[in-house]
Amino acid sequence: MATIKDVAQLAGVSVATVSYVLNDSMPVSEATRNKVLAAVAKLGYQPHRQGRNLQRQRTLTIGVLLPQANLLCELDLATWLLEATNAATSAGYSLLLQPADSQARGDLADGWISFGTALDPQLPQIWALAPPFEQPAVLCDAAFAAQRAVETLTHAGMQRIGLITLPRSIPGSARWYLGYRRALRRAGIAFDPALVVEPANNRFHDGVAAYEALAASENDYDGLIVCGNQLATGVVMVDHAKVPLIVSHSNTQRGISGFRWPTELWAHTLVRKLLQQLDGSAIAHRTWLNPSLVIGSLGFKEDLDGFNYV
Amino acid sequence: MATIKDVAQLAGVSVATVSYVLNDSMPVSEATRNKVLAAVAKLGYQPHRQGRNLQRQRTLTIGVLLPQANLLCELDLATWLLEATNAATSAGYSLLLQPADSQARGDLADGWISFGTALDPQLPQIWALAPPFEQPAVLCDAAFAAQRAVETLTHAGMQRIGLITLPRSIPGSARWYLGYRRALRRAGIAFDPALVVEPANNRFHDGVAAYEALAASENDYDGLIVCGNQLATGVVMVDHAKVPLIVSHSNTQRGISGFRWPTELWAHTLVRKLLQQLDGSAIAHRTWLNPSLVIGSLGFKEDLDGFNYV
DNA sequence: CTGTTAGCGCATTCAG
DNA sequence: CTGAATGCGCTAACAG
Repeated sequence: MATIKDVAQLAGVSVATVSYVLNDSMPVSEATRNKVLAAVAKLGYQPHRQGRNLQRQRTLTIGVLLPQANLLCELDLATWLLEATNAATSAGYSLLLQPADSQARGDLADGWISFGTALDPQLPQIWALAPPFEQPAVLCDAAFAAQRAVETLTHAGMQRIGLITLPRSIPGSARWYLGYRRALRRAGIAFDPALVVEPANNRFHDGVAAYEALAASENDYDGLIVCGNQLATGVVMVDHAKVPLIVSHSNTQRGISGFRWPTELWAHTLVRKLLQQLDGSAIAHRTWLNPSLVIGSLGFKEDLDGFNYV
Repeated sequence: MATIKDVAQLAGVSVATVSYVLNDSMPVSEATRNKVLAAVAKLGYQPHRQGRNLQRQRTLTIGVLLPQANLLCELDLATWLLEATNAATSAGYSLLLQPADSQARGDLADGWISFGTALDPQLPQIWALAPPFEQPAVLCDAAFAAQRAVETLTHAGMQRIGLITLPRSIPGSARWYLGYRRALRRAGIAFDPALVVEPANNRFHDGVAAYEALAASENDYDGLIVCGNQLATGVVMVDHAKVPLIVSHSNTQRGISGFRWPTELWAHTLVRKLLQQLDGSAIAHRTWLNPSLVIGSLGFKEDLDGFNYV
């Protein structure tokens, strides 16, 4: 590995001069600049990150706090990380992974972001270790999604709309419920608690059970909204012919109608904001993103215009 | 931030002594060791990674090469990364993300691993940049899975077994095909090319189309194997009542029978092997892992004992 | 404009 | 056993 000394020697200049041209930190005459550049090219020299960073007191690294595996059901961590990696890389930064409960995140990175959705019940604990509003926060409002979903059905003339969602004790789920109520109120439809089922977990068979509970009751409904991918998949599996509309939380694959969470935009925005903050720029700490509704080929799909069909 | 100097000063010893006790690199008297430890505790001192690493010429970092988003359909990157992070963290290392086509991966990390499945058609290109056998490789054999799947059906008395899989030009898919042929041969069943459908892509609707193509033909089959999550999901969606067995590639959720790829073990093994290699230990460069078959609640589920039902 | 030099925080010879 | 000195690779004053 060639060092800056080697370059300086070969170019017949001092190390400082090499540093100057490489960092544009001082005016350098065209002649010597060319000599330096030639030497750099010849040696294939690349500045040693460790040395440079030690001197600059920076790591050129962004730390990512990762929650535990079983919580990653709603959001696509893969896509999120890929986009975050791209955003960081194009700015000369790298992403460094660390478990959310990690102790040693002192000088590992210049800044930290955390992956998490409001549906993640453990997020409060994670945020206790790394408060969200000391770092830039990008949020996606489930209330908006729920409201949008209900409106889609009411605009199509439906009146009795069922809701299958996780318990309201989970923050993100609470907002889903909120949007549902709000849309009903605005449409002048009375709220009927019997139409709401709240399974404890977001698993395939929880969806099946919830659907069957609703179907077995005397309550007839003409529209149905399901919050949670696994739940929605379960419902579709049991019998999608009867279900006017399934709205999954984020996954729009498999023909299920659902909201597409702007995962890439989210990751990108988060990284950009952190970088701006590191640059010393003032930033808005909270940024809200909106999910978009995509109507799938399964279940309800009539009387809808202006939507993308999967 | 306290430095080693501060510790030395407070303990009334030299910086070298502090280094000795912190790294156990030299014998130190019990008395002075205690003084040092006390000072460390009092100041909450933690060695500065950058400085230490510069001196030691190491980064305590493992680089991870990430393929592009659209290729991540078969394997759970999230789970994989989480487990890799845990394995690395518990050894004092961190994971550093980098796009697979990244140029600058010189001194960023002590070693590199890459996420990828043999089904990934772009893997050869990725590996061209970071040849797999210069880094430790952990592989999962699809041929084993295919063979196991076919045997499960033949043992239940089936004779005409259909196969829906990706084109053989994709390495991982080729091995799937291989295992299928091998199992048939061993069972003394003649191979019938009409029972094999090879859609070009692993998407939901490709599965639907492939299934319909097979169903429309004159070929009747009593068992069916599908390679690929999205394909399998599509097949189930169309009509799972007729399908004796769906074997997905890796995903066993949603009631579909399938192979569980040992994702966590994989990630863990890969990281451990790299760390051993960095330690200078001789390691076997290729490690084979086997997937395990899980029978789902959908489709074929009779005459099977000793399996875990989802 | 360019060279000399002093650290960034740490580990490690080499004398004592 | 301990301490002073050296340097890992680089940047940034400070002189010239």
